[in-house]
Amino acid sequence: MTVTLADVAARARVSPATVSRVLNGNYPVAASTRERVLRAVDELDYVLNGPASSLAAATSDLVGVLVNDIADPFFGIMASAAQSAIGESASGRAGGQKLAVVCNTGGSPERELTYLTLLQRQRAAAVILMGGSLEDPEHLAATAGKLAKLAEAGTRVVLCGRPPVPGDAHAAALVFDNRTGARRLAEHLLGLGHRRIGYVAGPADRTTTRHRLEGHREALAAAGVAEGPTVHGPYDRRSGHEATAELLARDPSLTAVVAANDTVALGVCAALRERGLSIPGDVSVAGFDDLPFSIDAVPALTTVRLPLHEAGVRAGRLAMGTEEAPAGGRDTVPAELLVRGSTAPPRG
Amino acid sequence: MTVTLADVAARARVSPATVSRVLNGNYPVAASTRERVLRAVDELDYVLNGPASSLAAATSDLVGVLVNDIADPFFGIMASAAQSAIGESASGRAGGQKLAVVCNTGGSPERELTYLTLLQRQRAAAVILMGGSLEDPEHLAATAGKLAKLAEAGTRVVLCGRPPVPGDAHAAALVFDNRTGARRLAEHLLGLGHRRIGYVAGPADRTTTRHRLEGHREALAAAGVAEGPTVHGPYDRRSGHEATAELLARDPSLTAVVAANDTVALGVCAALRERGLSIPGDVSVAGFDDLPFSIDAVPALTTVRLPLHEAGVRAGRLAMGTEEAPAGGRDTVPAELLVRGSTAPPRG
DNA sequence: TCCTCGATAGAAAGCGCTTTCTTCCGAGGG
DNA sequence: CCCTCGGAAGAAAGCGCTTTCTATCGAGGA
Repeated sequence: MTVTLADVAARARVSPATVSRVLNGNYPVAASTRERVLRAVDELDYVLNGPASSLAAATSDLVGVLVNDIADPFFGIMASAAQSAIGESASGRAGGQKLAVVCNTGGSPERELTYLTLLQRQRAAAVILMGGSLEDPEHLAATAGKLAKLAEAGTRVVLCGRPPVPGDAHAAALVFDNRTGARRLAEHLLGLGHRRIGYVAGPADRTTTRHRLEGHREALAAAGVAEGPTVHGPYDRRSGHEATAELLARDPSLTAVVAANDTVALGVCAALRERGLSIPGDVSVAGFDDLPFSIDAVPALTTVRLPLHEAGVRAGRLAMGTEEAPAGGRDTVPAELLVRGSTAPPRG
Repeated sequence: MTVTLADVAARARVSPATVSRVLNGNYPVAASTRERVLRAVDELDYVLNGPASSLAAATSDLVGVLVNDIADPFFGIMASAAQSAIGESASGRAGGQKLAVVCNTGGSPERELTYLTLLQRQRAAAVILMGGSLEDPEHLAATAGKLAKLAEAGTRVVLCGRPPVPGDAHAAALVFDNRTGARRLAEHLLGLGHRRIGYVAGPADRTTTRHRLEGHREALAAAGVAEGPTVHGPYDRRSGHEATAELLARDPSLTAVVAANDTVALGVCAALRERGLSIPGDVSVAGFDDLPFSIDAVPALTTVRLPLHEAGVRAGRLAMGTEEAPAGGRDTVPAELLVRGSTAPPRG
């Protein structure tokens, strides 16, 4: 029924071992023999049996990329970059064709763990975790344990946009400098003269949320300005929309709103506009991440750019072992303030 | 070193066969025995060897989801929906935990084929192809062949947003009614009084592009209105931005521009605005897909809504066999016109 | 001319699981 | 009281590949 290595071997009049060696290309095979084998493969339309191969070789060509929300371009961009970096470096066994796959955790710790187990089960060659994680100690410990076990089994572990697991030297980590980015953004607003700044934060208990909030507060504290109202919510426009009402209710004299990210900022803008407030005339708005649409917002969004594509590519390379792991196992990815039309001095 | 089924068996004082049966749960095992086995599994922290399991059982728990561009929310939303639908239906063997993975083809036929081969290699349980495909006959034939082979090997094949492969009864297909959607949109514009309508189409040779264009032309033809300038380009904002210049150069008297999708429409709006043209005062703009941000554009984008989430869920269910395949193997997903602020009658 | 060595190719032993075929055991039926 | 029968567990044969260990052959070197 299905064509096996043995069938190919028979047709090429060689042993199965030889066929395997031709296919994996890490053993000297005479050119004429190789030729014959490849022809047989072609004629029989043979496709390697992955499970069998993985079982025998004790490794697979699967690379898992875990993201919090695949429908969010923030992750889409990084995942896409990683996937192409992985697809390109076609080295290693079996033609080096790795199967880079992205798994959507939806931000749920359980699903994250489930996916990690599933990947462990598949003996994945590498795993990339993208985006911030929950800060629940229990979950952190569980994840750390899983990752350690994966690393131990030979799976390369890469963190991208997530702080390194304390006490885990196995994983290479690309850490986004959310704190500095948020600080710069707040400093920009303060520099413009804003003193009453609302903040629509991301979900509580997330590293990304906390770091951005901390950077924001640092700047305020340094300037001796009191912290404005803060509301937490998911990373979507609706959250920004709803939070704005809450923020305004708590402090009607706000002159600026900082959003957890650009998507949220869009919701903030919509809500502001519905109330007849102009941007940045009445209220300045700022986002984070510099997602593609943020430059097309009206007015264009002041935001903090994270080099998502570049980070994704690096994560992919690290996963493939194509790029040297950074010294100390971690490297910081800088955030850059982008001032655009949505922020201006407060109405005098 | 690594814990195997045999280790668990030894610890539970049963045979490997029994452990396997407990884990797969499709054979009578006495409650007390099951208990003992599960405890051993837990104590040893045993994780099933996926490749070995797949090899022996001749099936795997991998479900591949192929998308054209993972960074595009259009695909992200569908993929996310499919993935959660797949994650939820935890029936079948091995706890039924399927590993739903999304693969990014980048719209490249080669990569699409590569991924299909890789999934075939893994003996994937199902494959979902999302989004339009290239209309190149050669590629179409190659894909059809691959899909036939996959289906033959027991892999379920689902098409979502892509026309069914002619003469292929294996695949269930969810077809977006792009043609009708585009026609309605054009009719709307015509109804407002527009007679000079530019069109920024998607990449040539793509089914989605062609169907939308055809619907558009149908409406124009029915109304006896001459077709305006058309420019092709990728599905990104830059394309819309650049195409607008071209469109305006070809016909400076345009009163409306229809874009391939919402993202492109955003680029169109930006370009128009840069030229000092107001929307919809000087030029009306319409998008397609109703991506989340389109309602936050200023003005809000008139567009055609496709139920991406629902379609994704259905695709996931079809892949799991949880949902009955539609009669005739294909089902049409309706498109709904959404009139918002970006379209208005042309200036008098 | 004999022996050694490098380059290839083959034989065969698993890899860790699933599953068919058996075996075993206690409960009823005759 | 013996036999049959059904439920539960074990034995063992692979699943299709990789890889170590061997075998073979022709070319040089002594």
